[in-house]
Amino acid sequence: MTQRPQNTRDRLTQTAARLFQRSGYNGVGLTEILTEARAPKGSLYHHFPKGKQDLALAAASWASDGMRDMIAAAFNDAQDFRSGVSTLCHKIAKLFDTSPQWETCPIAATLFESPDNRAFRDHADRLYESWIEDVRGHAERFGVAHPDMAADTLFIVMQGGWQLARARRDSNVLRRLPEHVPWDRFQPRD
Amino acid sequence: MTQRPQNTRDRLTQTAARLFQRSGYNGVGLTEILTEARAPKGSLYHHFPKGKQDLALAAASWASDGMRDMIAAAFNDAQDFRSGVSTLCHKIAKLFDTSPQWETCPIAATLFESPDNRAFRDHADRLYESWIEDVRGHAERFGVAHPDMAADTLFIVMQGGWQLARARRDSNVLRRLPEHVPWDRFQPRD
DNA sequence: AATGCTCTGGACCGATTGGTCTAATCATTT
DNA sequence: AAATGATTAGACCAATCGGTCCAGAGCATT
Repeated sequence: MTQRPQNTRDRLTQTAARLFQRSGYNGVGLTEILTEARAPKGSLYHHFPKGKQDLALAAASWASDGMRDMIAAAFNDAQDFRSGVSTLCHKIAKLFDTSPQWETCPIAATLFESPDNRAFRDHADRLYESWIEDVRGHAERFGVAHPDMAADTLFIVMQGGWQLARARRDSNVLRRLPEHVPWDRFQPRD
Repeated sequence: MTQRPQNTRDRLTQTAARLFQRSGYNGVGLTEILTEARAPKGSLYHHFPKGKQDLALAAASWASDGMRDMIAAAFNDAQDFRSGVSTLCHKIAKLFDTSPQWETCPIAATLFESPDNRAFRDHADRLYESWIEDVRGHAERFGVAHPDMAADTLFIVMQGGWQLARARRDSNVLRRLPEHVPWDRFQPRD
């Protein structure tokens, strides 16, 4: 995690990402973002001509990159797919403990609120699929039986697990997530 | 689903539930709710003295009751736990196809946005746990191996599955949800 | 030094936000 | 019919919303 980026654009993006994740797209005003990022309104509309919407897209992309880094870190060091999943779950649990335990999935919080906004929806879809694609790649590399399904399963239990952890205020829900996965279906073959 | 309830209070509650689910708590203004519910502002603050917050709690409870009805309907007619889960997944998929496919889990959309609001969080927790409790009851009734865990698993895959279905705009994700469940862990015993 | 660009600073805007308040109306009981 | 409490109706409010606009600061290249 970077701290205090000099660049105004990055400072805006990252501040927005954090605040959107906390309170949702509609729950954060530009004033709050600008205050926390120590930037005037002119800078925002210079770097993001379409204002809040552009900012949200950039913020979501940045948050998504962070998640993809975590995925890569978890699976690159892993011996097999299953231990990669376990590592990822523990990383996410740690993240959950560190951050205020109110936060939604950053993508969902930022892009899943405006019903009419097709651009948001498409962008969210693309970001999520990039996560799944990454995981599928690792699944294939480790030779699991149904890599597509394995990647979907991981996404599903991650999203649902985060939600349950949030409701229960208990990061152990995330650590125990591998227990909810049907591993026999993914037994390495070939 | 009820249509056009006479009672002003119910009309407000149900309209609010629908709109909150569509755009989130912060994404809907009182004006919009009042217009759609054909009620003046005075009525709102008569029935819900604390205004929008009271309304949100009531709306979430109402939506939660709807979900509990679906759970009951799915498991009461079922032969075993697994077929109950399957029925529930198909019901949810149908719901997904019927409604505009932007919607979040009604509880999350309504109550998971304000970071400082403890009442919202506690209420969401209670509603979610009531779903899980219901499912656990059915799991026990059918004699599955680890009813607690089975109920948690179902909640997790439902939440995560809904999210993935929404990103992909594909209700089949929900129909195929049982494939992501480790059934061998829940084999009936005793 | 002068020019031309990017970027910052912030005043200002109309629209909308959630909320308050009071008068009128309704329904019910006496 | 009179009285009473519940409910409706909507004008009104300060605060905040996202967005526009332009003057000037900073910093290169001439």
